[in-house]
Amino acid sequence: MARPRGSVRPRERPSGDAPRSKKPGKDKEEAARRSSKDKKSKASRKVKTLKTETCENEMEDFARAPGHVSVKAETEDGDFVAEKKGRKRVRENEPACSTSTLKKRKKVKEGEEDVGDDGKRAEKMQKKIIKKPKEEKAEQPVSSKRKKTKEEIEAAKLLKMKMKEEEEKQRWRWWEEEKYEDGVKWKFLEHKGPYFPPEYQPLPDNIKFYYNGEAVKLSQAAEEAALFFAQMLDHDYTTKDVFRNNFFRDWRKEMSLDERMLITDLNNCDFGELFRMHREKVEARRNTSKEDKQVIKEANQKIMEEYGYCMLDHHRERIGNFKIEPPGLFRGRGDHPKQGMLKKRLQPEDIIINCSKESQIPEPPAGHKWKEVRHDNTVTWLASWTENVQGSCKYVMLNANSKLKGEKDWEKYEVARRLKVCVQQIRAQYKQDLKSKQMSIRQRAVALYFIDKLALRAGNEKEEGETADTVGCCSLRVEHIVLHPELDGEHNVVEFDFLGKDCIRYYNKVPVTKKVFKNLKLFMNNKEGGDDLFDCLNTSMLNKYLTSLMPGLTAKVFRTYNASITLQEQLKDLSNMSDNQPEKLLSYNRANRAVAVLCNHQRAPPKTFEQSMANLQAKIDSRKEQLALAKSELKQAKKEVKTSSDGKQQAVVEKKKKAVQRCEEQLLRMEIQATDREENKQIALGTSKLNYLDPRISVAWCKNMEVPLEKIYNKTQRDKFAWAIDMTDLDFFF
DNA sequence: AAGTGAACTTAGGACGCGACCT
DNA sequence: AGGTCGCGTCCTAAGTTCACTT
Repeated sequence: MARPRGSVRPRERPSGDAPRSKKPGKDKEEAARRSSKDKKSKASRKVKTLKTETCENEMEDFARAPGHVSVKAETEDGDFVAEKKGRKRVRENEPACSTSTLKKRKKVKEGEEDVGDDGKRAEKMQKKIIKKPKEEKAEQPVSSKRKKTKEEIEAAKLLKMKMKEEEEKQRWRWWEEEKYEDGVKWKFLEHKGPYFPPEYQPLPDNIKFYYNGEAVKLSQAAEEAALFFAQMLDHDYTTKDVFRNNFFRDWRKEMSLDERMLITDLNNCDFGELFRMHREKVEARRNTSKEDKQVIKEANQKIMEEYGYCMLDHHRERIGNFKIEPPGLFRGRGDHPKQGMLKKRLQPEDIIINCSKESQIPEPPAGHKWKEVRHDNTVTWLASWTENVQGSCKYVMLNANSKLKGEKDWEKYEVARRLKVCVQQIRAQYKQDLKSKQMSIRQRAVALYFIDKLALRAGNEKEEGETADTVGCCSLRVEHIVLHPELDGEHNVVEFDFLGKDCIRYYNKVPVTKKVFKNLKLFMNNKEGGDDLFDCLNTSMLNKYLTSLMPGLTAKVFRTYNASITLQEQLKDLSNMSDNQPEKLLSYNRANRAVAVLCNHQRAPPKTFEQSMANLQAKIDSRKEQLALAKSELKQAKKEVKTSSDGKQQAVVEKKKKAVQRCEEQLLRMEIQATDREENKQIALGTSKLNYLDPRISVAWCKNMEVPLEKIYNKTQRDKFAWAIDMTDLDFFF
């Protein structure tokens, strides 16, 4: 086990630190630094020889795998439970916040010793509730403002309903139609082509760029690039060497010969006036009057009307990204080797148009031509171009609420449901394969175990130096895991620490089976930190194998499957029909959160998080005082009823009772909100909701729980999932 | 069977706006 | 009336997968 441990991973985090937070940047950078350390050994890793070694003699016999393992059994020994571990993980890693806020928050959670125990909490909450409000709106205090516009509100409501109905009538119910033959995506496609950003406006004469203290009038191309840089001056990208060097190199390419001769050092450049002009423009935009804003809005609307839609098989469909990406400086994520490079302005000559032959072919802007017009109905894009920084293709495609996207989405979940019926067999198989004599099969088994249990991404190989150094399952390197035979009372713990997609850190400590642990030891034998953990495996081999087990099965299907099944199970466990609506929604969010944790969907904690938490706490405190007051008033009123036999007094008691009740409900709702927000600090729910959770699970849950769907899905999401909303009954089961 | 490119999904951050509060 | 805050939308980068080529 020769691992240059100390040299490769100089970690050991103070316990209060936030290992999973990505914002502090330090973690990210540290991890990036760490992983870029053995660049040399990484060079060797690119040349991957996929020989099939035998490992017969290297490994002692493993205990027999259980022949057939049910999901339930797995759950019992904690193997496939995402929720508990995941949540705990996040909590453990919560950054230290000031003790006072901590104390305050403790108060919110009064009476809940174990925050992780949802069942108990739900029970307690339930006890606290006096009565469930029937109609949320009805119990709102009637303010004078409300009274005034009551009729108007009614009218607006009615109008809304009508619009909704109208929209519903217009909706293309494509899911009720027959599918096209294989490969054909449309029969007719017509659109206006993409919308180009406005031309560059040269600087006014009073705004100057200075080199070595002297004003220099730049050529238009060089000036535009200079402005891109100046606009980012308040960002710390512009202080990074990689960014500056990339920018300067590309900028010089835009310069005239004379300019290139003169401007040889970025440090001698003074963008001050350009920067100030930019700041003023931003300021002016912020101060635009309401009327002007309205004008701009209407202009945008018009552009949207004209370019934002297409006709696809007789139906008007929204386009997702009809605007051509404006030029600027490339901002990759994380430690991107290409950050700062110039993203060029696209011309119609760069754009390929795709549409029906017999359609009205879009006109290129005056004086221009398209690169090409083609009529390929086996693809879904309307326009495409090659982007100059990475050299990859980009596309104009339809909005998520379109038939083309919806159908694909639906299909994705159907594939995941098919996995459900054979997942147990697949699991049993990869458990067997952990003992295979062939190294490649063993590695495949361990990789699959990770992908299934931890919802890791496949992990394609990436070209070094082209992108930030991030990995997925198959591209994990030895330096990304640490094996602990024993850790915190658990055996065979694997500690993961690597940067995944978008340079989001994945940090997790997971107990694994003995066989997996031993295999990992074997894989790491005689390797250095920068070497591939799975040197006999890649994603295409893995996916090839998976497809042979079930048509359509690839690594990412496991993510979809495990996400959706987790949601379904969590919803079943957490929610009760007897809960009131806020509680039900909290349960839903928690189920959603379990999935987000499983899939490692993180977000930067909102900048104003601490403040807004404190504000909410203050509101809760004042509400508590109000409640106490209301209670004592009620008591007083009750007393008076007894002494005086006045009928009026009874009414007063009733009134006070109602006040107390209302106070309690409001307090409860706020407390739930606080809990929800706190738990959500670093977790992004949107990604899983939009991409991994079969919407039919949520629709069925809403129907069963009698929760309005609007509480779960906003308008955009309801549009995207229209197919699911329409077809799902109460008894849907993923 | 490795390499490459096309096509499509998944991802987090920036930003603006409107709801809500003071 | 003015300020705050959270949500929704936009933006585009960064993945996965598959087909094709050599």
